[in-house]
Amino acid sequence: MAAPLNPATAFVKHNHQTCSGGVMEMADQRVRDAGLRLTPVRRRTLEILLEEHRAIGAYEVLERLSKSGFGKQPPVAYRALEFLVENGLAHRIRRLNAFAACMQPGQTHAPVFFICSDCDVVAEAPDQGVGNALGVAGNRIGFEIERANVEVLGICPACQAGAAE
Amino acid sequence: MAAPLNPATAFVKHNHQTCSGGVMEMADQRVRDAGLRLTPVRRRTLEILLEEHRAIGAYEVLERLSKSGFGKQPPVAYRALEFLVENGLAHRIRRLNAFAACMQPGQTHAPVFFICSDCDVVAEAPDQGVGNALGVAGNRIGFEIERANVEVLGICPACQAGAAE
DNA sequence: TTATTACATGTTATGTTATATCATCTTCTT
DNA sequence: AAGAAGATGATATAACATAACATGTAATAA
Repeated sequence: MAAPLNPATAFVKHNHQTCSGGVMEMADQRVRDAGLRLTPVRRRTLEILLEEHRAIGAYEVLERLSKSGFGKQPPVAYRALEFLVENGLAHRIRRLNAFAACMQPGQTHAPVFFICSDCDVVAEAPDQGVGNALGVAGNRIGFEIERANVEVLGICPACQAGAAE
Repeated sequence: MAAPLNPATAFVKHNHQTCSGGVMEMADQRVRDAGLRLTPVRRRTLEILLEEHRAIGAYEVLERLSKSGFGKQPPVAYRALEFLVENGLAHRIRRLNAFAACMQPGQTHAPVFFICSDCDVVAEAPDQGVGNALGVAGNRIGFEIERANVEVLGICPACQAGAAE
């Protein structure tokens, strides 16, 4: 069974082997259920994103992909990333022009991204409250929401502690 | 006195002359109060953003600036835009790689941007609820929020009405 | 099986967005 | 009037992203 996932695991010390392994399992299952194909490039791309709790730029992904024997041209990375994003296995972090693995694949969620400006770690916190508030705000002005992107910049717990030393 | 500003004015029929004029007045005052310099390029840049309730790309701004007799090189536009953003007179809409005038300069606010995917109009709605929800979510994980960026994609009231015809 | 179709991968080429750096000029301060 | 800080302009280049086409692979139907 997949490892249990707390909100904002990224900011908490954890066994990352287990963490990323669990996400990969969930991704596999999601892909199977949806009849999609997690081809070698796509799988490797997801692995790369899962290596750290950071958002990774397309060209950095590309570099690592080509080292793994895949193509060297930008579309190789962009296509794999697009596939992952469209199918809920990764997110695009616009502020950083970069991509991060989805840590709750398969769950419907309105993710909020917390980005530490100190250590660059990105945590995804599913949050009902924010989604609800957005719905209310949208209703008030008659706006029909398709999707929302919430990116929060600040200092993560670890860096707050570190800075205080 | 400046025109009164409703949330999401952008989606409502209004006298845009009065609307943009009012914002410019507020901007002038804000700049005066803060001891900043709204130089000709900067002022013209803000005017350009105020012409429509859309987000405008840096290179489109640049083109119009050069037609107005200012420099033709990217940094001309990027610097003016950066100034406006840093001083709360404009916002960067990351999903669109573009910039929009701030419609409530001077007010402290946690803006939510509603972007119509049909007509591209961008409305800025100050919203307490979303800000509060974000604060709560941040607290829960011990994240110290510096600033948040909330961009909502969907269909504006006018386009909903239009599509129904 | 093989023909057909859909999808995936790879390449070339190019488009779009953004910034570093240096020279010149203006404005403010002393 | 001199010096410091800030603004503008140009050159050059970096970083991010996509269009278009050729080739290959997998699934499906004849």
